[in-house]
Amino acid sequence: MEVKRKMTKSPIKPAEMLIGALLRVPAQAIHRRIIHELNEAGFEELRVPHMAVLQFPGPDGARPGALAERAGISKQAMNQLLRSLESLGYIVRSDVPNKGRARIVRLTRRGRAAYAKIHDILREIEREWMAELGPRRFAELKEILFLIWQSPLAR
Amino acid sequence: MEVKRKMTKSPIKPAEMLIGALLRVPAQAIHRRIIHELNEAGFEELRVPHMAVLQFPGPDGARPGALAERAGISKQAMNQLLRSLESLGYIVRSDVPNKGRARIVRLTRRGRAAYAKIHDILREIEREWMAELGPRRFAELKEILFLIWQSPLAR
DNA sequence: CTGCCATGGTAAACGCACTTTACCACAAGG
DNA sequence: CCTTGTGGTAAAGTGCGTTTACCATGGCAG
Repeated sequence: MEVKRKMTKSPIKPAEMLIGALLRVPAQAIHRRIIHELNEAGFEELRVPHMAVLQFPGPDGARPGALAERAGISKQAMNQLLRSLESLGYIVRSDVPNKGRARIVRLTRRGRAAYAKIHDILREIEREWMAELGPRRFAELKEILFLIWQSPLAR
Repeated sequence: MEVKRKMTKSPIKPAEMLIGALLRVPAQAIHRRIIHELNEAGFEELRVPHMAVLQFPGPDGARPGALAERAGISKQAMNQLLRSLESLGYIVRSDVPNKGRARIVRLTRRGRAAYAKIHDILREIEREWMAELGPRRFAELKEILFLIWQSPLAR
């Protein structure tokens, strides 16, 4: 069944809103939109789990284990994702000489195209938000979020 | 395997950061923390998927179908969650007389306790963020996020 | 009244993706 | 050597969401 999404249009007061919902809802909206537009732009094979790899700052040059760590999943799960993305032609995994079994992930041309597309989508979203909020408030938002990002609170 | 999480401490410049990552990372951090502290506070059975039900504004008084819709999952998936939560003693589903097959979800005492605990955790998180950012910037953050929430951009 | 359909809910089967458990390869250090 | 740490892989098991299908009630057209 295709899931329809409709939000409750209930009269919610600002005072009731906690930071959890305030962050979660727009973050999810962005996530869904990225996947949707990515699929429409010709990257149809990319599914939700793949996003764990393509997330900022991207997998290029990284080790599988490191990618697993920052995505918060096991190395094995990451490995499955990487195998999938490799068979789809988005990445390659190459050996690193004189480094034991170490491997390194590289984006292919197609992989770079997909990653660039995500960037484009986000830029467009930023444009829309800026139009909604005004440049000043939007800049403030990013600034404050960046402070949180840097702090240990985001861990 | 227990998944360890460690963030890259790479020197990232604010200019590179797009709103996607800026929102996602703290939102995920909050989500993980809620589940973790909920489990520690004696609600050990609650798992990630259950959060789709306990999410703001909570399930009390709502129909299963409506809950499914706002969680973005199918009615069947929501039903499984509700059955699980019912068998764990967090909710009950009662019939609504003269309303067809309609059912209504009610939090039990334990369910209300869990929901209140989530509220407490979020309040504590807000306290910490306010200490980090200062009351003024924190209020600004919530205000701006609330504007986005109200706009169609969050859909 | 009665047959049809819209609405809301449920059940079973399937499939994907993650974890668990286990193992392999190489390097460094005693 | 043998051990330990690091990095990666493989296979089995499982949890959870979708797909497919069906059931129950109420409204409504004829």
